[in-house]
Amino acid sequence: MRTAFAHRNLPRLLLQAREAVMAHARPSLREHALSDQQWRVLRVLGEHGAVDTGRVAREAFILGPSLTGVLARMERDGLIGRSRDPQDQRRTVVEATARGRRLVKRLSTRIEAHYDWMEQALGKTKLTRLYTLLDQLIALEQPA
Amino acid sequence: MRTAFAHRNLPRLLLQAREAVMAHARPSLREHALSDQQWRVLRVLGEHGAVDTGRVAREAFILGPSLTGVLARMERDGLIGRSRDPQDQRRTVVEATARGRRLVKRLSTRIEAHYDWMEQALGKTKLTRLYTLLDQLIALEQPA
DNA sequence: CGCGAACATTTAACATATTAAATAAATTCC
DNA sequence: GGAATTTATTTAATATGTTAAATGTTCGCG
Repeated sequence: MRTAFAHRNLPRLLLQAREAVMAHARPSLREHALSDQQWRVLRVLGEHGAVDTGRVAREAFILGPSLTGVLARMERDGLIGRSRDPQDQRRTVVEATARGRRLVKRLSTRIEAHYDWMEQALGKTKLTRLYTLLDQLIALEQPA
Repeated sequence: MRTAFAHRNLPRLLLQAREAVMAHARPSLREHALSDQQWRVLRVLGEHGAVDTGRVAREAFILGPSLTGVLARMERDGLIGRSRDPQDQRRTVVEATARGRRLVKRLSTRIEAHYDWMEQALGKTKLTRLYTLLDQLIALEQPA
């Protein structure tokens, strides 16, 4: 049959680009036994300190049900602690342990170095332009 | 602690952009009970006809072990057929059934319309520029 | 010819994604 | 003040992602 597609496969292209970028960071993460998702969570905690899981889910781009398991394993591995928000008992508040904070600090240095390298290799202008285009693409769909 | 990150979170941005684009296509896929991955497989089969699973994996960007399950469910649902390559008994050859081909045809029309809409909304120039930047980003890491 | 390296795919074990439904606490409204 | 509604998170069921190991085939080379 051989149906022809006139356009590039944009979702695939975005997926591939993401993999290409992560390919650099992953060895550092795995060195410390962190999954992609665990790193995303730690990064959020590094930026904001103690955060309720709803916000973690939004900022780390992980759906609630997935996050439940991710946090359980991170608590098991001594990376985070969980507690109830006294103001609103529905909310669970997450915080990085000392070990978790050490990891964020150590890894963020490497990650930042990777960005510096990308700015060199691709050019700061192009990278900025890419951010802008992606923002616009996202804005197209979500008027929020 | 509040560690500061100097740069945008590129992997997250790419993930978010992908979700934004897929948000448009997904309702059409779900209408026909297709998962994202099943659609990617069908699209490959629509472009190339009968293909061995290795090529499907590369082009649909699905790892081998995941693909095994995806194909099993697609066969169960009458979307594809599988057979051994007589030339090389290690290979499994996949082909869309009549029903599968009908779905590709029907859905590809809608998907193409979505691209046309994006070209309108974002501008054909910007979209092309985005493709180019993503290609360059991908090329950075994979000299292959 | 036969054996071991290289290849294509699958199995196994665990982590994450996705959707719907359940649970539990806070809020609204009468 | 209490029932109904909303909100935050978890549970359940199934699909996919990820890594290592197993299986079955082909190929290269002595």
